[in-house]
Amino acid sequence: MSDDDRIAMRPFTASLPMALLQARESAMRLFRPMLAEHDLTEQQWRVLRALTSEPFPVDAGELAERTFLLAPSLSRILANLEGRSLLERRPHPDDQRRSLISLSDEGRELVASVAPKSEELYHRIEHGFGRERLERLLDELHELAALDHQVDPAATEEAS
Amino acid sequence: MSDDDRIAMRPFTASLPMALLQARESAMRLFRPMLAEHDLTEQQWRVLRALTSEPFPVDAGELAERTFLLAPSLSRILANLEGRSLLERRPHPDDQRRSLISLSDEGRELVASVAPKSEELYHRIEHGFGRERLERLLDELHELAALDHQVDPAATEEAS
DNA sequence: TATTGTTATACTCTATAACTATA
DNA sequence: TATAGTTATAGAGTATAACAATA
Repeated sequence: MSDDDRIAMRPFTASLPMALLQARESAMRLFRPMLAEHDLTEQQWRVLRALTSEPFPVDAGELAERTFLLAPSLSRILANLEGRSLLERRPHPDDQRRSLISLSDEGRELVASVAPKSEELYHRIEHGFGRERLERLLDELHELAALDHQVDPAATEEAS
Repeated sequence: MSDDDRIAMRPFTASLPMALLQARESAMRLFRPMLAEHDLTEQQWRVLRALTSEPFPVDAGELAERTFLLAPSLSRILANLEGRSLLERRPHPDDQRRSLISLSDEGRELVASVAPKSEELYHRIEHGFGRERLERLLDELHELAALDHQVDPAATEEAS
């Protein structure tokens, strides 16, 4: 292969999406066994977890945004979790198309039972990486994610 | 709900896995249309991308590690990409169970044709976030991922 | 016997579109 | 007419186990 065949592109290891995936993968490897013990997928856990955050109860649209799940995926997950009595839905007072979703007592108990172990794993990461350093990293990640809105995705369609 | 019902857990927004997912999601939203134009899934692109990195050619096991794909997933992806003539397999000289995988000319052309747009999107992120700041973030992510090996996953099994 | 890679199987998520009920 | 949410459908990845070929 001649030098001209080399592709003008940053190394695979310097790719931001890969670095994010890799970091997430290594973090999730820690958390996954914990979720498996309770027969929860990552996405199901994300939904339960999101329901512990203010404000609640929330409608499905809000929940989809918080969890980065598409509406159809979320619909099925909600049906599953409701079938396991982990969450409740009640009609929205102002709009009969929506319902307001919240954890059931059982769901809250489940999350509460997982919380200590989750925190323990978290402390382990903090211990290895540094607490303040981790906080700074989280801040940077949030700012990076927020950037998204400034960059116009439509502009990428024809940019070639 | 009484105060006692509150769950002792960091806020959803302060969760490291969520922050990583969110950041990745916002980055991928930029890159996805580009991949869709070439009928590539994220995972297929990851494989092609990994094959541009030294050293190559590689066997399937090495490729699975680089791309964070499980062997069965990778098998199907390799079959797909080989069917589209984007990569080639030749027998491993020392071990007939393995094969050595590399991009075909066509595959290299495809990656090369995508590269400029990919770099452009990358520059857009650098512009919005800061080049050196992004480099620091990448370093931190790599160190976080490397931590994984220090933390004993087996210890999580019984930690309750 | 152990290892590499593929195939089998069941489940879940993704993604788009069609549909229902309500606004 | 537009919106919120569900259902339909096709495609793909995840995960575990079983398997074939080779070491």
